[in-house]
Amino acid sequence: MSRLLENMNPQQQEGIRTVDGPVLLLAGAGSGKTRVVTHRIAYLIEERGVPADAILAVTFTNKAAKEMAERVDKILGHTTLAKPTLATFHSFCVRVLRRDIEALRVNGVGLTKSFAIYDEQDQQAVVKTALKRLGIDDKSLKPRVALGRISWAKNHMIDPQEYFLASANPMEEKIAHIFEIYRKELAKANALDFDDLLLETVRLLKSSSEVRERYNRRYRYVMIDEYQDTNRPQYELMKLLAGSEKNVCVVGDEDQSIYSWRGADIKNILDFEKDFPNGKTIRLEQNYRSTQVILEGASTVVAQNTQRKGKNLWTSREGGSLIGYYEAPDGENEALFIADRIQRYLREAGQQEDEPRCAVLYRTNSQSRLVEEALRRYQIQYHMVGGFSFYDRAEVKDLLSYLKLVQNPHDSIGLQRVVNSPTRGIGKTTMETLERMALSAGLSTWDAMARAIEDRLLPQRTLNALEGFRRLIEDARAMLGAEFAEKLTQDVGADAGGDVSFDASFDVSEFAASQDEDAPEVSEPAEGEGENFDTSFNFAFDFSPSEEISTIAAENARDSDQLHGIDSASFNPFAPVVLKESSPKNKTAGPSTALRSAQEDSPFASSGRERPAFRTPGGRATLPELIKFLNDRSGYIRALEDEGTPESFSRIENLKELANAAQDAEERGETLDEFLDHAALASDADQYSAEAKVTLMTLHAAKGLEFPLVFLAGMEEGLFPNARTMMDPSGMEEERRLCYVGMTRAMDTLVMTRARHRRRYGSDMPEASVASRFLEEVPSRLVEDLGSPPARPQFSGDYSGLYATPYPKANRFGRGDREEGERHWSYEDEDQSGGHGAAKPAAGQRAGGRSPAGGSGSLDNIASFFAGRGQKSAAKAGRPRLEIAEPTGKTGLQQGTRVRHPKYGEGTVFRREGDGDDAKITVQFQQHGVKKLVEKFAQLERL
DNA sequence: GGTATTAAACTTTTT
DNA sequence: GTTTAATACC
Repeated sequence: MSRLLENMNPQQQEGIRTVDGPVLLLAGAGSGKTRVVTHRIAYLIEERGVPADAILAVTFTNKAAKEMAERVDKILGHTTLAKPTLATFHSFCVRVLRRDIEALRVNGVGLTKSFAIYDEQDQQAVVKTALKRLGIDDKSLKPRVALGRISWAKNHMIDPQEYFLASANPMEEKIAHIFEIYRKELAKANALDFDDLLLETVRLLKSSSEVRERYNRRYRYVMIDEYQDTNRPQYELMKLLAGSEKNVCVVGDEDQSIYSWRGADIKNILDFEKDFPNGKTIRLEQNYRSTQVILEGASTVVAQNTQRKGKNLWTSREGGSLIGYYEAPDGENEALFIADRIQRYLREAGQQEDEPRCAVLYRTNSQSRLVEEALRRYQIQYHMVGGFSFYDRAEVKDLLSYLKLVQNPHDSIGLQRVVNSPTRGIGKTTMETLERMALSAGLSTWDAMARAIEDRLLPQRTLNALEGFRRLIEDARAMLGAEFAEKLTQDVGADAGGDVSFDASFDVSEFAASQDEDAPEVSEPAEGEGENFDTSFNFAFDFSPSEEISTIAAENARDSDQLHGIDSASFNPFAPVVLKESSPKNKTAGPSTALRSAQEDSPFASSGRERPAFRTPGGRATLPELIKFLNDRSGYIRALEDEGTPESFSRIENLKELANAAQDAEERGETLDEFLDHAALASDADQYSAEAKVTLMTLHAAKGLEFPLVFLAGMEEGLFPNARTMMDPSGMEEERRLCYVGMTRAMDTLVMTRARHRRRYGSDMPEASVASRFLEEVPSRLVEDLGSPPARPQFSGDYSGLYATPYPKANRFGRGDREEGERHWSYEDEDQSGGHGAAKPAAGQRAGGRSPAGGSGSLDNIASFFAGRGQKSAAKAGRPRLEIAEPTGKTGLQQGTRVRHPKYGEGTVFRREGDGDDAKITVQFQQHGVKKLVEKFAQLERL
């Protein structure tokens, strides 16, 4: 038996061995799916003698692709030079398009290789201009909504015409118009959005048999991961790539389909057998990840769904600790409970010298804040994936926009973004004029700008500003021309010549100094601030803007070749990898370039493009040089320095970081295109690092991962399941699948939590919540109560009014008693058997017991925790509650009392209004000035 | 044309 | 609680 089949169960073996013809691998959660896929790839290469680069595996995240590549590499023992192509749908498509998109050009019209990729912000900006042009109010039709519809249409492969014909009301007709304008604007800007990347690739492969056959010849074995999440374009792409041999293997689990909002069609997987009648279906039903308790709990939940093939997952990991459930009085408490649990877990794991890993999963990113604060309070290191990515920061996007303009100046959105940042006297009025020109003449903004300058259509002052900006971009473009360095050397001095050790990480202070003393690096104009006009750097080509829109593209094509030094006509993307090194201009390429060819995983990047790792004399500028040039010449850094605030300093730091990233990219031999593509497609989920002990992320981001300990926070109706999905049954089912995904991430321990009251938008008024229906769907015998402490500090035991009454009115849930409230931060004292009113001192040390469910109460169902649901009596809970006295209302925080706030530090009570729960106090803080706080929530500590 | 202060809207999930 | 948009003012 092949070593690749060792330690595999029969189904897994079959999955690995069945390589010819269509295969559907139905892989339940934790069934070793990745293991099968990676071994299958290795099997193809090792046992079947398939050339590695004839294999294509497509995943949804870069992270998954990377991990898969590493694992395949490991299995094969690094023996092969050629690698299979492992990519995401989007990155694969980008590479195809960067190579072949011009095959779609007709009569010189169409996109060019230097197309820009528009992210959601860019998309929104386009939609906004469309709305404005149609005279539609932003409020009557939200850009978001319109964009959502457009994206929906694209994902269902409906074009504006079809959308218009199918529209049933004026609103949809409007959207069809917006859609049409949107599309034209993107075409004019030589740009594609994320959806287009897929659509255009499909269109390309459909329309050009030459291109399609080339890829079919190349990729004889195709694998698609997470098949349940494919949408229509991805599905078509799969079929096109499958070619006539149809050696396609799709892997998925209908119970983990959680992307229908992005157009994913669960039917793709449900109908696989119809699509490929001679296909083979293999089921992996043994779960190797979770304990029986967890698996059973998750399975029971997802079994409520109707849209599924149904499966019978089982595990040999019998028993296991029960699923924990904790009901917190509020979001803060919930977060602190989790932090406390994590601390305990890390401590215990440390004693056993285990490798602790745990995750806190939530439905929405906004939930992360509370958990973060709690973890910081506990001084627990954590890693958060999602939220704002590095590439989303304003300053980073600005600089990237500059780079994108260098790549493709017709990118009107990018131009709009940076044309006046830093301010250089090109304001709203000017831009509106240019936009009008562009619209009437069918030009891109860039071309309109050129014409305005040429024909002197604006006041001289404005023209000077525009000219300065245009020259900035043109000069940067010129830097990528082959003759640049000589000119630079002449103009600037020897410094910029063959300097191998270019320092990408400019130091701020150093830079500031160099501005004043050393004269010109490739930097700031020597002249004054007012006119950003710099004659000493005028080494641009004479770049005459085109008159006709149809020529924009042609010009782009020329530029593209200029920039990359490729002869597109004779270019062969599948040329052998080694050839690349023989490019005569590439003599001085550093070792990293050679290394790279061996590591290259795709046929695209490794093809005959020259890519010097370091600057060659007479060659073009490097990526870091370009960035430095833009940083300096644009005055961006200077403007930030002048600001002199801590924020601006951190922005400069971020720009340094970007320069470092560019340096790394340069050393990897990436081109500008590749660098920008990477930035555009870098996703949040990719940030996940397996080394992190504590990871925070959304449920969506957690797909495909596993952790010994998992927390599912915010199990509340409206939050999870999310209110927006609860309308239609299929949305509800998707939420349930999401819950299933979350639960099955857990290997050993799963804890679900909920807050009885939660603040939305940080308003003063927390809203009462209703327990998530998913909680009730978990069999109660699998659940262990981890306590549900009363609202701070104590709770009367009567749940009945809890769900019917808004929090602030329900005074009996708490008195704003500070001294009592201190216990709030510690949970170790919570009594396991209910935790209600356990008024013990904070120093308790009761470890989280493993008491069976029976011990913690005669719960028929987890639902009995929420006996107050509906208008039912609390007595149903059958749990004794302590009677708590009414709040006294006074805390002793009178005027003049010294207090400490967790965030604002020390201060003095200035004023006090109201009593009890309503009490508001005004505090003068030493550092943060005067704040008005609701005493009850302010977490004030008396000094 | 640029900047500061204030008001409003806002939260699903992501390549 | 956070970010974006609008307005007033220079």
